[in-house]
Amino acid sequence: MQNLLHNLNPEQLAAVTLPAQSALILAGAGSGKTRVLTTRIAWLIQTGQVSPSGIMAVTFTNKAAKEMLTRLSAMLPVSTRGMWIGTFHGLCNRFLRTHYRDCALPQTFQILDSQDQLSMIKRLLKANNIDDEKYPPKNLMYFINNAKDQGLRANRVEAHDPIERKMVELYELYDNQCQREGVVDFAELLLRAYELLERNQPLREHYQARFKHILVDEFQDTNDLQYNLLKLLAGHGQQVAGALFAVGDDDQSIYAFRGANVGNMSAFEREFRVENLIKLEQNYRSHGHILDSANHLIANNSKRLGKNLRTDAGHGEPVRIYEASSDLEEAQWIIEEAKSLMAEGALRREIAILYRSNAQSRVIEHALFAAGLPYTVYGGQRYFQRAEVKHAIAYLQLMDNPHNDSAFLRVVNFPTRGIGMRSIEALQAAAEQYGISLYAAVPYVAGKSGSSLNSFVKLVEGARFETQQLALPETVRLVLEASGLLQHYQNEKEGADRIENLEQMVNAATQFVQEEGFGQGAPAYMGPKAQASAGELILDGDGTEIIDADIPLNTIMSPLSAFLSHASLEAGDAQAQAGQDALQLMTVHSAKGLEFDAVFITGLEEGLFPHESSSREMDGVDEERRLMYVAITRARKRLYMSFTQTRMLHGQTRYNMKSRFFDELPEDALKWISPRVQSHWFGNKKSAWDDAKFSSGGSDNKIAQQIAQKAASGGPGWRIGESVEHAKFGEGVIVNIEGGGSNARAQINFGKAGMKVLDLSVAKLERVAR
DNA sequence: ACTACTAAGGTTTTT
DNA sequence: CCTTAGTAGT
Repeated sequence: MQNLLHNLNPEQLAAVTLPAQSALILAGAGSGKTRVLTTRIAWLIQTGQVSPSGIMAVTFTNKAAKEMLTRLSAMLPVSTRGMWIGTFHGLCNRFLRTHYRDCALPQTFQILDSQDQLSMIKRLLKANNIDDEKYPPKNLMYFINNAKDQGLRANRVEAHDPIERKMVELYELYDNQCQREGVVDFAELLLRAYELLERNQPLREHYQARFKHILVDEFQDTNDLQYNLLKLLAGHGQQVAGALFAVGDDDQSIYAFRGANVGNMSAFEREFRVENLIKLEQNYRSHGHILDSANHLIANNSKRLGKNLRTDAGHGEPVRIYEASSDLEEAQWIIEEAKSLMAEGALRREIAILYRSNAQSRVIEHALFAAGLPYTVYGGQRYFQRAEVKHAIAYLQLMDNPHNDSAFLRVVNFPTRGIGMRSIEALQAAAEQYGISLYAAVPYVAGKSGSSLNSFVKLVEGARFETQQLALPETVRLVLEASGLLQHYQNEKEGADRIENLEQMVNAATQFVQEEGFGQGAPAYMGPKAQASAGELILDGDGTEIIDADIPLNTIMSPLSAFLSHASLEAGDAQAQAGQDALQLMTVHSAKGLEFDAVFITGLEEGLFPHESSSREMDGVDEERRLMYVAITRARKRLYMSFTQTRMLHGQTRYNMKSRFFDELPEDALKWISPRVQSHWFGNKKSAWDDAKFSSGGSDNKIAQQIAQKAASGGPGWRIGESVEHAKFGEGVIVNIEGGGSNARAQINFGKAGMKVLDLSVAKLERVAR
């Protein structure tokens, strides 16, 4: 145990060894929160305070869960089996699989990803003759998910207008349809679990008694439903209450837009009467200037729980700031700078290029490609989301649960087998009439299309029959062949990649079978009847049996069902990641939780970062600031920030002001490495990698020339793109100039004060040198 | 059934 | 500007 706790700093040690009570750990960026979390679990078990089965640890991503398991098994001699460690969704899935009867789900219920959910909603609208102009499918999806994330069923959602009333109606129809098909969306996994626990007292009490310690990672990202679920599991307000150990950082709350509620932190503190609040403020990641910048910036947010990071590392390098004339030039500068970093010995994978929105990556990618630098863009298509993989999955889904209409529609005519729109419409009509799934409706469709449909059904049935005795990887292989998918892509000219992805699925299945204990030597799945004897049985007063969900998944689920939920719940990063040494490109959001030696934060312009849509939302800019805080704290040794005067967005050149966040950084931690006083349109070709060597003079770029020409018609001296100061509106950028001479009017973007059109002969404008 | 065109929409994202 | 989805034409 000694070596378990050594090397912890006093705050970490205090957190790890807290008594079994509710605790809130405010863990700053780079303060070792995963370490605290895992060491606490190990400590609890090693000191005999709890057995592994009394532990539940919840994360948001599979990656975090995996990381925790890995570290834990390195620390502990005992098996991590029996512990509930996973994502909210993963754990709820496990729970619902075990108690599928009690929550009225088929044993083979399947999980819709967002794609499936959206297409299902589109289908629903069509089937009910709803105008999708009036009710955009995306809005409806957002509406439904939002309600579910708040724990609200259709009958409890308040409608304020006719539109909403209709949406509530559609929400209900949607849920019914899901129920008929035996599918659940992501939010539903949590809501079902919550409802089951709430409704079923013996079950609730069983789990409350079981989980002595519930540990939650990234608590600031929990939504209302997740918090309520935790409350229920921890037995909040009960005699037998588990200890809820929440770790989070309110300054890194960047997911409000998808329902996360930072308020849960203070709610938790209040409702659980938290006496143990520990702040981890010692940062082990970044050098001083970087950390100062982060602290200084985030101090501009109100409503903080309060925290200031410190480091023992020295000041280190200053934060370098660069002003580019265009997004292209910004990209060019990044490349030069990255090259010189690498010349100094920096590893490519230790250099990250961050941006606020994905659209920004293109210009950078182009430049990187032209320069011949290897790079990886994160957050692209996930493995299990690729069309060809989804097709194969759909066949497997139909074999496991033929009532999944989404799966049916996806592959009924893919590869094409002569089942066109007319056949489908006839089928949908029949399904509608009898209130059954498309698959079940096939026998009711007569005629020619009926026979093609019949052969499709035979194909699925045949595959199901033939794979009964096969192991999962062989099942997958057979389906790839029997479905005709492999054949189909072989005939396609660009099909090689797709075939490779399909082949990869067999590997994914093999790996899954091994990792999840479906391999040889594992207890065989013996069907629903056998499962009662597999786990411990508890009988309540009514004689209802409660099976503890501790029994391994492989005894309650067929390998196929398990693999299918795996495919829905895990994007398949393991399949996608090649992991060679390359520059790392990603959004700031996806950089959360990562760290790099050198970080570029790009596009720091008003309207982009902070994003313009943030100003419309309540506390929107605060969230953008937290996002900036996350970005800054990713860097260990080197931090660069850049902004540009012109940027192509949606096909139009935009003239943005530099981000307000620059005003919120400590001057003495910064180094402006581009000329600050300069007419940027004429002159100054910058040699970016050498801070001192800035010469004026040089060639204009094309954009500058165009703009200069366009601006020639403007008033004396004023140019598009120029920064100006107005007594009332403050600093702004001239976006456009109309008319000429004394009639000249300028459209000026004043950022915070908005867009104004001013008469140049009247308005008092000052030139701003920057 | 497949190709070719047109229209719309374009923060952030995991499960 | 550029991608994607949906539709019209062959």
